[in-house]
Amino acid sequence: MQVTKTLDYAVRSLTYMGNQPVERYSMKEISHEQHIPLNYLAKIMRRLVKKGLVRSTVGPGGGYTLRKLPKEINLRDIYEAIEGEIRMVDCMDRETVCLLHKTCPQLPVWDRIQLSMVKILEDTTLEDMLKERKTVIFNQVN
Amino acid sequence: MQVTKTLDYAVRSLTYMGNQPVERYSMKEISHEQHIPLNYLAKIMRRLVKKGLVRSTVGPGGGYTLRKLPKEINLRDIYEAIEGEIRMVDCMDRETVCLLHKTCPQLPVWDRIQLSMVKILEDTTLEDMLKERKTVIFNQVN
DNA sequence: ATAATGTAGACTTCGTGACTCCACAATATG
DNA sequence: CATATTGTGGAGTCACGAAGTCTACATTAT
Repeated sequence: MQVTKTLDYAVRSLTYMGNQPVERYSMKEISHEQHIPLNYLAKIMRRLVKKGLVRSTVGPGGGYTLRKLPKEINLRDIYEAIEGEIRMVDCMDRETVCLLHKTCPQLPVWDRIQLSMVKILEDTTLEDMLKERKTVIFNQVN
Repeated sequence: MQVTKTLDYAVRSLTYMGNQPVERYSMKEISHEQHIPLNYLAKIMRRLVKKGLVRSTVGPGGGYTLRKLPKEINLRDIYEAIEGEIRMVDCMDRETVCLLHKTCPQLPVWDRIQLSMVKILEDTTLEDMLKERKTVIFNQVN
């Protein structure tokens, strides 16, 4: 029930790329600016490329660009590119139990939570995040 | 971002106990009826006892009972008894990055999701789950 | 005294998140 | 064309935590 570092890295990279209208961002630059291990970032970017969120160019002067406008990329896209389909419970894994207890009192709740989560993710675009960007004060460091 | 088996076990055990107004449910019974490994259930129950959700009695005829009415126990209580404080992002682990980027465009989103999740969990009591209990059809098994 | 229960906690296993490494492919530029 | 610069693909490593096991022990009803 936690946001993984990988997802965080992906979001950070994409918001970084959406920040200014530059043609290309090299892995090196993103890695350095966002403090993401270069080799790990490579893996993440590959997934974003494969899922069609960014375009890549190899060779000198190469790098990555967003394939769509920041307002056309929402967090759900990013989430699913990195983590796969959003699913809070995996009833398939518990088939035996689920079949025995045809009435599962929990499912509706997890479903409701999942739906509300998906909605928020879908409603939040890169652009929103860039605009919303406000100073966060860390007074609850502990 | 998934419900753990442990949490599922806890919820199932508690709904089972809230089902009928019986004085005591032995671990053996719960384990058997809900198909939860006995030894593992033991660990889970200890946490629920420690957190004050159930009361235990040792010796023959012993077992567990809910400490409160089903309508007084909500899912947030259960969640936190098992998983600890609800927190989608651990900014403390990423202190360095957070300090460098005082403006974190993602935080507000995760926060919104977390808040809505907490609200739903809080609003859902054991009683709700027992009432809501409806037959679930598994047509999306895959 | 004994059997039936829960308690405490060490130990094991396995999967996965978070990396690292290296060989390789594409391509801009001199 | 040679070379340097960039991304690609995939194997390998490490640590941690979820899930589960085991064993010794404490409590208490009969």
